[in-house]
Amino acid sequence: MLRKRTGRSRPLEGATLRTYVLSEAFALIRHMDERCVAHMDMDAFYVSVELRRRPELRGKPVIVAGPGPRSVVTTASYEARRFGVGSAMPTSQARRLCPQGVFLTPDFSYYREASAEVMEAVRRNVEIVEVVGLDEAYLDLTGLPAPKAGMRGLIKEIKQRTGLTASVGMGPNKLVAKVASDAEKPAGFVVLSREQACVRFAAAPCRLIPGIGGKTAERLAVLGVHTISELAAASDEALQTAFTARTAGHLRALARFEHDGAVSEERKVVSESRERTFDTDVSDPDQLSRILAGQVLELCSALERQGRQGRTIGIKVRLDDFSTHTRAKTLAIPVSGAAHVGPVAQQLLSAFSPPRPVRLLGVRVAGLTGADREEGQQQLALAI
DNA sequence: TCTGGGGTCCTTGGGCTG
DNA sequence: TCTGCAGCCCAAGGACCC
Repeated sequence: MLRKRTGRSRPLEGATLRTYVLSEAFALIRHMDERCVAHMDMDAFYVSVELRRRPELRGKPVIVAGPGPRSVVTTASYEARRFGVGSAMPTSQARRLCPQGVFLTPDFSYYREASAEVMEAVRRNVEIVEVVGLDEAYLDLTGLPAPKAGMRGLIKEIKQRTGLTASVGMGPNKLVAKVASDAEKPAGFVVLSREQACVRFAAAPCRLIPGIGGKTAERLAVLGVHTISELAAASDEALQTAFTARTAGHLRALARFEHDGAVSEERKVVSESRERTFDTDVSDPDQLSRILAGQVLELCSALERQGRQGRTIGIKVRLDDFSTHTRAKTLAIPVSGAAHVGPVAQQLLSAFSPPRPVRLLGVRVAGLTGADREEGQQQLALAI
């Protein structure tokens, strides 16, 4: 459907053939010249997957959230969103806002299976696909003859095969495609040039752009920059009072929807970690040490299964005042076994000696080398 | 009021080295 | 031998994303 065209079944002759060949060649050159990127974003993915096996919940406010007292909402159905429930919101707050909501505990292995079904359909149709997390992918459609029709067909096929809907954004780069896919959810289909994106989102807050979060938006607001058009028009002098020259240029380019990042099939994993937030804070050093030992075992067995090793061993400690502290040590040679990682992690923890009760403890191995990892590649940040 | 887990990338500052 | 400097690596924290 979205494969590059290779030939034609009905032969043409003479002048008709020449005209046809020329027009096709020019069209192809135009297509090859203009990048065409699609961003496909599954609608309320975890909830939608749950509704496949629990159709009786359709139309109800369904919230997928962790079970613990300190958990957060992973996904909320559009019905639940009307009550103000959203992703990353504490579950306790979601319960207050939507007491009649149906709360489900996340089942990630089931979501991974559903994601694999969707991505398999995508890969069958498109050569260059960059999967981001379980529910998103960028598709490079440059040079394809009818990308819009092809994408519509692909979304229809996914709906037929999996029962799941997706929103699509298309544009000349990943940034335009990403913002466009979010513009008309659910089941949106938005195609924009870079210039059209600038116009359409001119009055939108800077936070709409991926890469500009709350903190950056706050710093921009101090400069009097609130909207995307204001950021696009901001001077170097103004931006450089709050950001480095490099960041200032980067932010303005984002606001102008300029982005030349390639759709990349390969995402290198550079670190892996295990961390846990406790239901109640832990102060006992021996208990912390035992928990850390368990995390080390879990992490190291995963690394060894993947044939990966890392040089930098780190711990992460979040105290009861929500301050987060990291400590790390880089070794001369990469390691992966618990016999090597464990003592270093324990040493870092004992040297830090948490001054207050601990809310979260984690261990991390970074600077990974070794076999590329396929399994478990779940939530990777958007590399824009 | 309450704020997960698992990631990436950037910035800043210090130490080392030629 | 001392000093200044550039470049690199490392550590820590922060911002951001799904």
